[in-house]
Amino acid sequence: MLEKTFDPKTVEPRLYDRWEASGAFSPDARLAQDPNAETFSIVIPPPNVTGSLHIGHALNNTLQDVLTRFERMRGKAALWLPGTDHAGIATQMVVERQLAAEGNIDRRALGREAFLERVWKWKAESGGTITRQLRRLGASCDWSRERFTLDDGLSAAVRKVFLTLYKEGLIYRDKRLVNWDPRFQSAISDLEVQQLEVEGAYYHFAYPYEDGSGEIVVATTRPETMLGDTAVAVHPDDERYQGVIGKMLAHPITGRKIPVVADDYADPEKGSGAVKITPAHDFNDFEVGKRHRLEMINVFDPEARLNDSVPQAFRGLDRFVARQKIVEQMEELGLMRGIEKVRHAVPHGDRSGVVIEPYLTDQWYADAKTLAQPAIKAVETDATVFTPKNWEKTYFEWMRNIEPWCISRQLWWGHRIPAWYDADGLIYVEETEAAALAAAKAKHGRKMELRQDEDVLDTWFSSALWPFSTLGWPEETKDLKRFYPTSVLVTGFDIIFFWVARMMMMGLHFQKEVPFHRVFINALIRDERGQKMSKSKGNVMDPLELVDQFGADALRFTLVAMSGQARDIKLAKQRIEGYRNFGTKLWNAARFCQMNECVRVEGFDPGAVKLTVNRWIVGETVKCARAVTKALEDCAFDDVATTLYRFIWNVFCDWYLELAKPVLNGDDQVARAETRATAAWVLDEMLKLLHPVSPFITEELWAELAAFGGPARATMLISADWPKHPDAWLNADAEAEMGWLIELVSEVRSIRSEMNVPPAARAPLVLVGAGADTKVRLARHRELITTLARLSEVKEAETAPQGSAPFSIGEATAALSIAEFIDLAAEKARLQKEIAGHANDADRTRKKLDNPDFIARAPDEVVEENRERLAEAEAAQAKLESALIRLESVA
RNA sequence: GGGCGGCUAGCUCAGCGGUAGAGCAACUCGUUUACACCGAGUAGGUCGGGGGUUCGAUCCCCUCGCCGCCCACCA
Repeated sequence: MLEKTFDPKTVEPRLYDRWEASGAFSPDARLAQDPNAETFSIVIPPPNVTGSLHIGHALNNTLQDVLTRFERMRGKAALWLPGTDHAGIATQMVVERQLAAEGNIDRRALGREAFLERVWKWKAESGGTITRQLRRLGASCDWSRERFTLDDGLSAAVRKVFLTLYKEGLIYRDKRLVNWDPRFQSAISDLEVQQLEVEGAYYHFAYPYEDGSGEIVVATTRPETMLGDTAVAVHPDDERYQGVIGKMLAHPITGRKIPVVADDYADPEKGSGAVKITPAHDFNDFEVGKRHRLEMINVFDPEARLNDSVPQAFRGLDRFVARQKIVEQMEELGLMRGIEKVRHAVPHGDRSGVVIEPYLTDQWYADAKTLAQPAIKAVETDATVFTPKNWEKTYFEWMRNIEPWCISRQLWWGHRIPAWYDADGLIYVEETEAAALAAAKAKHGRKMELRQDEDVLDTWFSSALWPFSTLGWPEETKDLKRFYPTSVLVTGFDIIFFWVARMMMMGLHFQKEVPFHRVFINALIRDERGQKMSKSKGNVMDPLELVDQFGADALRFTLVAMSGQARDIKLAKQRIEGYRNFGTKLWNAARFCQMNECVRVEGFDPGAVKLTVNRWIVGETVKCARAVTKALEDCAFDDVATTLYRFIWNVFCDWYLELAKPVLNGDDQVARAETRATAAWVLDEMLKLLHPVSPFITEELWAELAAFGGPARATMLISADWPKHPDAWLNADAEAEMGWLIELVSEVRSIRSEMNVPPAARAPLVLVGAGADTKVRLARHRELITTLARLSEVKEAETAPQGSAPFSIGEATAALSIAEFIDLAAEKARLQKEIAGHANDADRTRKKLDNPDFIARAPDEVVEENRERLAEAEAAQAKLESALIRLESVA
């Protein structure tokens, strides 16, 4: 016998170990059975090795698991390929922090090799955290295929891609402005830059003409960069400055002669209309500088301190110290023309948090513009579809305006760029050092010493290859052939640009096929007040704590139920508790079945049941299964959850089991056997349908129910096939009949409650004006109605008895005979309210039908529907009105 | 400055052309042998405002108002 509640704590680890050990997470068994089995594949968005599972991971991975388990049950060779990302900067930071804590060791002091050894050691010790946590969620990943972005195979793929794109001219080296992070002393991509609003000021500086003929005023928020000014620009049509274009200015601090140039970039509306040009430290100025062949003076060192290109007094100063000093000096020189406080957006590194400098360096770039074209087309033609669809707009917006992708990073942890330089500075891009040496030898006719590029690739470079590199590319593996393109990618909108777009580009370029047919964008989880969860706010919900508290199934069900179209989810513990209760409800329904010996019957045919209740529940099960299947196919996760919730709780538990009780306790052996078998069958179907969402409780019940009298069963992973039912099992008659019964019972309950009839009191129900069908239904279900509505009897009569409370049901009137409980005033009020409701309905419908336009233009079935509605409302109104008159005559 | 969302019962959200739904909360009953992590019932909404299209609009169009997110090099 089952306990009263499900105990996830003991059950979950036991079941997971059993699943994993069985090998059923891998598609290999299915493929061995049928090499041509249809495939389904998902590659996990690889979490950072440094990471631990947060609630967003829980959501993202739950959805993937739901889909994988569903497709596996449908008989597909389903692969969910797991793995982790080396997460360049993030991981390097973690280890650097460790070193600092250990005694202020700088990685540079340690040296590259020793440092990397430390990182690998750290990875070996702590890198498995998140995959262990995924197991606790129930994730049915194929761990035998687990990959890491820095493992040998993936590293080889990275080198191959780099070399190929280089040869194609799609990767190149260039000297231009990059977003420079002075803390990491590395370039970062546009996407890693965050604009933050900060307090700043416009400083208005006067630059005197060299010939002493006056001055020109310019404004800047960054005085320190003025040391690198090499021009002042004005708009060519700006009348104020017509005479001065081409004149030379004397730089106020360096004394350098700089020209006034005419350029469209200068906006006459802004400030004085003149703008200082610092080509080496501003993206716009860089362009202006190129147009006018201006000198590009880099004034910073890699840590953003002023370098030797500036006057002695400023050398070595931190940029912000220098800013203050420049301002002071300009004031002393009498060239300060004003300071205006302003809040403005300033670029910050998303990881380091420090202000980013546009900085002139040599970096490697990928020609994203070219790579993006097929990726745009693929989404335009629906080769890849986003769900929800509107994310495609975001994708297009970015892809159509894409900039060259800076792919080199001045870090140590990552894929080292496979480029070597000889003493002459010639570049050899090859997959291996040996190949580079050979190439150099061929070039020079003798052996050359080579130096490998110090930089590593942006972490997202290897992530971009993930859908095919993990499947064995560049080898032509069976996995690659079978599982690429993958079926669906489930990810968050925050990495559409970072990751999804780049996988599209790389996948299409190297595989000539999209990396995934569908991209499901899951929501962002916020706290119950809608705040973003963050450690500093102290509002983070730890998914593992929630699993401890409510069980993995409850958390999973909640996350699935809340995954609608909205872009964020407000998560409250109360919700999880509610869905934990749902699990308990199911558990107890199973317990009830067990107690009543509802055991699966081999060869049971749900299409052949005789009892109306059984025919009805079979039909409802079919409808539920179809709705769930459709919802899963459409990634309509909230529908999956609500459909199951309603069916299991509100249909199966609330009605079917209650209706089954009299039969299960009755003397009719045939009816009893049929009902037991039906209940067991429905329960099995429910377990299967719920399994993708709540795998633990369903698996446990699967085993428990089998153990009770039936044959032992293998795990659901192996033995449960997804429900598929013929149309013949649907039953409209039974549905209508049970609908009538439910309405009847509900009405009686409602009246009892409103009239305060004590629960123990049993009253007769009288049916007046029943048609033939109703008589049949009544005869068939008299016992059920009597029990469920707590009646003494149900009978027919010509008129409703004195002191009864009537209500309308179909063509008939039913009256609950409760004279001793009736409060005349209350009953009168009840009737009046009912009558008003029907009258209101009738009025509105009549008005509609009186409108000739409606009759002429509305579809026939809508008109017909309204005619019926009017007739019913009028009839119900009339019946209750006469009842009210009788009531008043009594009073 | 561009772009994208949201505004529906006290709260969280479904519905997205044919007269408003769920869960939670509230209230009233209830120890009927699966379940009090339960059962039965009740109450609660001019679907953000204003226009328009339509026989008919919460649903489509325009507009305004809040709230949120993303992108953007403006001195």
